[in-house]
Amino acid sequence: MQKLTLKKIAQELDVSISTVSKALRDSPEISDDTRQKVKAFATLYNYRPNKIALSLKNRKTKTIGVIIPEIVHHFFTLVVSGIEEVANSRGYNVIIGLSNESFSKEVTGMETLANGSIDGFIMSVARETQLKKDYHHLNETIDQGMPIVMFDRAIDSVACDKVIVDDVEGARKAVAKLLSLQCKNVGILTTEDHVNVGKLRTKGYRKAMKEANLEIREDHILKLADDLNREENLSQLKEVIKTYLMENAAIDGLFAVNEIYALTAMKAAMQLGKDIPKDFKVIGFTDGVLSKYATPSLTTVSQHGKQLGQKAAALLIDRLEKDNFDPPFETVVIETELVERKSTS
Amino acid sequence: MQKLTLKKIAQELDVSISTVSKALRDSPEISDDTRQKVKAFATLYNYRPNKIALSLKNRKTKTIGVIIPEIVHHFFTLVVSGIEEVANSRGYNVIIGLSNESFSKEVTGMETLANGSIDGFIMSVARETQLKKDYHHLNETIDQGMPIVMFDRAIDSVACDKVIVDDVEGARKAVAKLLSLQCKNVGILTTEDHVNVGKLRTKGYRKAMKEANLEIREDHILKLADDLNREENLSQLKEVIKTYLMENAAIDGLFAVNEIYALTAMKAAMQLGKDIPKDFKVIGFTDGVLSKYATPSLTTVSQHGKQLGQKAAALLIDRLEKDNFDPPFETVVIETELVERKSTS
DNA sequence: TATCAACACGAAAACGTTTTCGTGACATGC
DNA sequence: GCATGTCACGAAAACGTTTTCGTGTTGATA
Repeated sequence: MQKLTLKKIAQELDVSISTVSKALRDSPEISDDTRQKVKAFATLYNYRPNKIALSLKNRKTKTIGVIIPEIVHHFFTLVVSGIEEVANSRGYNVIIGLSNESFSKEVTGMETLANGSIDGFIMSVARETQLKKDYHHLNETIDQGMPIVMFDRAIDSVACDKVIVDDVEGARKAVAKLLSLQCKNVGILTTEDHVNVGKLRTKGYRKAMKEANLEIREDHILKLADDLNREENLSQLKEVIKTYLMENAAIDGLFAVNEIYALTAMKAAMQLGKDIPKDFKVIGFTDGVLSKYATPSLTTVSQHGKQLGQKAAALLIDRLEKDNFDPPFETVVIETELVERKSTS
Repeated sequence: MQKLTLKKIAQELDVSISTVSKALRDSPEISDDTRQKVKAFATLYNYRPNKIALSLKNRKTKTIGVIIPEIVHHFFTLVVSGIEEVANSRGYNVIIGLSNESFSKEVTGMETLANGSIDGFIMSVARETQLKKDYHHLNETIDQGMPIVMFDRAIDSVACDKVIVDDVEGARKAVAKLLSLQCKNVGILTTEDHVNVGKLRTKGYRKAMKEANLEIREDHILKLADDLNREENLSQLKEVIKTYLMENAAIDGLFAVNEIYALTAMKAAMQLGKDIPKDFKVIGFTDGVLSKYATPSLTTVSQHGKQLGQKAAALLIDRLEKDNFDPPFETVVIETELVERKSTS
């Protein structure tokens, strides 16, 4: 049983293709008689218009392309689920491309989608792209009239809508919380400076300290090397953190820029005999699944990934459905939220 | 700068559309002169054929649809990453539909994709679909000539390729492991019977016990209600498990059919003063991210989600690229692997 | 010089829609 | 009886490709 088309219906009913099309779309040009005849036939055999043909005709696909660095990652899946939700409710499909943090995969991935398959992009750039600072592929697709919405890892110099997390403020709130809980010495576990979010969250740490009129001790700021993030180096990561905690024994509050750092720090601290949260409090960033199930459960700064995705999709679709793509670009900031758990109370 | 088409190139170079098309595809009909002229122009202005037009012409889209129950789920993201990897390497794109475990979303989601947008499906059915046992939408799409590959939650009565995890054997191996570690009383935390994987893994438990000539004590089998899985009921889940552990104090080995049950059981056991792994050993199922970072880290049965996705994509694309969709259907079983961590040693 | 390949290209159909513009039949108005 | 209008429908173009089938020009051959 092959797909039913307008042409086949027309042949079957001995009318023209145009008549069938119009009848199905309730055109007043068609008599009630024929209209009903056509509609009955169509429903009986379950006619569905071919989407590809429609896309070609209308020059829009009702599909949005999502490019993310990886999918095995809780934050990105939350964003995707938010995107999918509003996209679906507004009649759009979602097509996914993974860059695997690689610049060239990002470029080719976008190229294969930009040739008619989709109407616009929602994306978070690969780490390698951030390092190279090469954004020609973004600017080119925008020049071709295809709108982009960037999220999380947004690039200032690219002219498009953006949805970002307020990393600085989220970090500031976390550190302020630790201070309000009477922590006397608050440290931070962060990344090397070239990782944008690490830099921003460190900025938030400094801000909170400054607001509390506390001296910022550079030896309380531990910048962890990239390669320690890899799974096989987990035990090494723990040792580095443990050393840090021993050398800075006064630290009684710790802010970590991601879940892994926070959990590893908790393990290290417990091995050093510290009692969490009594004499050592920890807050992480990213409301991942680990925080909830850690022992003790971890207080974190939630980024509201799902709302972020919803907002990004809404921005893109709004722009797609304007007859004019030009209105000024927006940058929406998603508020973070401190989710308190056992590691601080 | 709008998209370049064959027609525009033709106008610009004052030749016909066919000539341009042939030149670009290195047809011998075209003289070297014109061919080079056309190609130079095309590369200069970065011509890319419109994919939608090609799809319409060729009646294939080089896109595969993936329908999964949810995306904020480690196992499914692993599968998707595997699918994406081989799909991409073979020139296919991936479009994602989420059913959110809902039957009707699954049906409409498949319908919107089946009308020309994709060449075939890879899917895992929604829980509600399993309950209703209504598979008409699957059979209909297969009847229309669109191939489906089912994974993980596969349905016997649907005639298509399948890639499944050997739940029974995985569970059997896990329980056998506990027994070999000298556990005298091994219990199981499982789901209600209507959850297929729960049923299968329980079967594996029974099998292992039988093979060891041990009596199966029904009170050692705890079937946890569905609604305890929800996040807000986490503490309730822990209490239920704690009660079970108190009533069955002899249990020194526990197999849990998922990560959450396993982690929660570990927490409960520790609160009851048990030492893991010395006097209480735990093994979970699903190689999620939680297991690695739990304290103590959790031994689990890995399902190799990524390989599963790769295999599913390979099966689908192989079938799509045969000129004949009919060859007999395959059911591939992905071997599980016991990943040993601290909760058993 | 008439015939015939070979060559290099163009016209047109096809994929499945939607939409504009005709057009023939019939009824109405004077 | 003639102009005009309405009704109900069909032809054709368009979206951007690929491909089949002409066809006009050239050069060689008999």
